[in-house]
Amino acid sequence: MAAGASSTASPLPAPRGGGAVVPRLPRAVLERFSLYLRELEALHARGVTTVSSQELGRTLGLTPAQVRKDLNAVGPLGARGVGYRVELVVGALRRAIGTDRTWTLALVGVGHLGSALVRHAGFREQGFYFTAIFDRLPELCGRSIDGLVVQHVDELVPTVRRLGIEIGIIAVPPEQAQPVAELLVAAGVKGILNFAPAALEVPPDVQVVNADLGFFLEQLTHHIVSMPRR
Amino acid sequence: MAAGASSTASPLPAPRGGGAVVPRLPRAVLERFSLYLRELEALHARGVTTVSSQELGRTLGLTPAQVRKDLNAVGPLGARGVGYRVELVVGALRRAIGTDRTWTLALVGVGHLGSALVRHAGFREQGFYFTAIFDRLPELCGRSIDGLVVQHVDELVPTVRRLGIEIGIIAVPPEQAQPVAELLVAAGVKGILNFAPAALEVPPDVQVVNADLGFFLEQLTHHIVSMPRR
DNA sequence: CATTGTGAACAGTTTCACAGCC
DNA sequence: GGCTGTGAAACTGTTCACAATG
Repeated sequence: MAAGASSTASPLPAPRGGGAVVPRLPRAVLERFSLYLRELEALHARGVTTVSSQELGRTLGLTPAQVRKDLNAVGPLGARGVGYRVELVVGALRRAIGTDRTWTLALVGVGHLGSALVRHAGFREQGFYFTAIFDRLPELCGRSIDGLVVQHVDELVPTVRRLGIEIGIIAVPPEQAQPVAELLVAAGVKGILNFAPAALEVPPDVQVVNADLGFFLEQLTHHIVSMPRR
Repeated sequence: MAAGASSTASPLPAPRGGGAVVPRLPRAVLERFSLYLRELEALHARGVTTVSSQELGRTLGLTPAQVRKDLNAVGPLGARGVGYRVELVVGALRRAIGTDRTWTLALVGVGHLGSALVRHAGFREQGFYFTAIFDRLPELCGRSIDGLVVQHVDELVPTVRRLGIEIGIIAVPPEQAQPVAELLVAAGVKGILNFAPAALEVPPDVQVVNADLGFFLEQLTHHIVSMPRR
């Protein structure tokens, strides 16, 4: 699925130059925007052109009122008595999220997780392109993964800067996460996706999203041990 | 780091039989609990025995008041004028999160991401043990990854049931996520960690946590394009 | 006397109900 | 008639200020 999967329907409006400043969304709304986008892209691929807040809410487990409030946050997109035009909403959501354009990625840390991320096809389909990959170990440098040659981290700053890469992905052991983050910041990235279980300190104009895998399992075990029913 | 890293200090209190019902925590609090736990474990490993809400808040980027309110949610753990005893709080957080015991995992989908997860050492250190792994492709079955033999999904239900596995991890393409979820439910798992970009429908007594990787990049791009500064 | 625990004020989020429009 | 957009109400989570206390 995701952006790449087309079938009966015509392709979605081509990504335009993306650059307009969009208003910051509340965290809770942003999380649901990803859900909406995913589902609407699937509907579009199936040739569906229109959907109501009720239908959309039912398949995603949300109330119709919430769907309407959420979508309304990026402007009045719906038609009363009719519903929402799928194509229109997909475009508006992409603009709000920032995926109405493509992005280039630098990976640091070519371990098990790092290599899996580079090979993960879903990223490309969503418009995210790995453009340079780095590791500290000399024996990994020169090897090629999915068409990209692993470079030594010593080359990170000049390479990332030269290629204008905007997003760095950290997949190194926790002790090395902070120094790597500082290299990425020095190289001028605008955002960092951090898979290491470590709290990064970066300047306020660099955005960080943490995706520590252990954290998801902890969420799950809490839900399990705190369940009322069973 | 995580639970396994010991150094100067004595090991933390051994996991006890875990089974008491704990009160459900608000999502936001639970997220911060993982942060606190990580940081407190690191402090313990460095031999620190006591910490104030101010120090803890500073290193994690939170206000002291928030730290106190959060920790107080599992009972009065601190000593006025002194601070919090690291060891005591680690124990209380683990009980609240559910990681005061070990858990067994079943992986479904031995692609790039799936194999990386199985080999990810951090899970074991946190008390999460892969116990069975499955794939649909016959050519993968019989191969062994990190000491575990890949079984065919047809054997999922009896195997997971026989081994009493409580958590299933889905790392298959999105179209197959729902059928796999249904197998895991039939096999009696209590929770599912879902890496596929698909909204799963499961009975209310089965917990689901979604960890779609594309979603994190979308969060990041929104933060970048909606930045006030720069 | 430094530091927690906590009620009360504040901010953010979700739900509700219905007016407005196609 | 069906469905969106939206103010107001209800709820949840965060910040503040200070009394309580080891």
